[in-house]
Amino acid sequence: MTLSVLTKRADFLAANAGTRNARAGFVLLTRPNSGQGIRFGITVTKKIGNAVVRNRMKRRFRELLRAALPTLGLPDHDHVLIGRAGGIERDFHLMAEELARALARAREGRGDPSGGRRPRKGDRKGGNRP
RNA sequence: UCAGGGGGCCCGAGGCAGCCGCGUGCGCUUUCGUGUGUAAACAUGGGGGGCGCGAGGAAAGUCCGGGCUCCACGAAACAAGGGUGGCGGGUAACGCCCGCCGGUCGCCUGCAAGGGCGGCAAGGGAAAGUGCCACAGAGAGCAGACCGCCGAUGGCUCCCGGAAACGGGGCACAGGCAAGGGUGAAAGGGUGCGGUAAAAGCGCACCGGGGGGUCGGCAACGGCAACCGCAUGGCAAACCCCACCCGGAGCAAGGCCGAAUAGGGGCCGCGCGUCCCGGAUCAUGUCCGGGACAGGGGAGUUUCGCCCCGAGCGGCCCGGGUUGGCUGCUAGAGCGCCGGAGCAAUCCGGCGACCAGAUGAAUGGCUGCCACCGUGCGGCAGGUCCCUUCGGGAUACCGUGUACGGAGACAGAACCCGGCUUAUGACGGCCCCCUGACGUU
Repeated sequence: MTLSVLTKRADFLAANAGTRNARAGFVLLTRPNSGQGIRFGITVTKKIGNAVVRNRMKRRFRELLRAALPTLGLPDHDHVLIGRAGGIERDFHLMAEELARALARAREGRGDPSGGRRPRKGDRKGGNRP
């Protein structure tokens, strides 16, 4: 099983409808991709900081995912990490632990409650696979 | 020479090791897949492993100048619009850089005239024209008279002397003046002497200024002597005038490749009921839009009612779009070293190396040690000080060991160069100016 990178905007938009697990440094989105293998993508918006800050965050996220996904990743799922302001220079080992827990929750099909604030319209069933 | 302060330029943008990774180029390897082939083998894709290279001085802002690409265009000139603005040099070019000139500010030197050093500034034209110069002030562009000065000359129904002529004094009416005060960013040359009733380039000397001459300089400009009594203040970053420069858009430029699906156009074959209205057309109609009737179909059948269809279908060809891929794409007005020319910017010659090409965007992640700063502890070696019994003790300075804490900037190539501007922490190196101390003359 090899890792591949998401490059299409449509894939990112689709992942937005998947299971959502938020941590201090990042938000993990997972969504089945019907047999495409383990794929991942990273989103860091301009709100986080300038290009230097954003690129460094992406590099560290890539390293986290490269270490975790082969053993802890969900097979045939897309994984998208969204950077949060709390993730700037957050301790690397701490974030590795948080990522492991978030992946475990996603594996159980559980995400954060969507709440009335940001409705996700029924796509929640995407995480309810056997 | 040292210390402190200010300014400018250059280098560098922590180092090493271990483990795990990323991008790219080139070899190697493979009982792997696919294609061609009788085979050998070749091509291509995948796996494994090796070697080389892999962010910046600003990669930033996108403010100028170019290369390159496409578009437009006979050439050139003019007009419009925009830009630049002392002179010379450098450059592919520039609004950039270097040198110089003039201006201005500060410091030093000198009796002075002058000279030296450093800094600053978009520095063509104000007798081509137009416009503006607030407030204050008497007066601000045909200059002007508030306070003031004078009142020689003329005047006075003033005072004294005198017979008178007149003399002396007074007044400040006419009038004269612009020195001094005052206003202002700016008041129409400055200082001094003469002169005068008081004054004034009214006269003179020096300084400043002017146009012409002459000498020097490639030039900006400078020197000199004579002449002119001074004859037109500032703003051109207000319009404007003069000289010179400029076609536009940008790598999302531009070129190439091609699938599925949907849609467009053309041709051919078959098919396409009648009538009416409108549109388009010079006109015809197998043109376009709408309507009525006939016709066909649907709900099991028939009648009535309702709904739908009422012109396409098939084949071939063509061009375009979306997404995607390839290319442009990195060897260059480049880099390093040496030599030469030049005050310098820069240029010339020789030698050498190949030095990022990503595209949801590589150039990294983690750990340890060292290096920088601060604090505490140990006193381990040295220095210093104390007691002095070969030894012991203290230690604020320096080395060093250790523990804890801190700092580690600005910032990430996106077609490529030359500049400018802006942002930037620590340590270095060089230069200039100012201040202080010491030493020498």
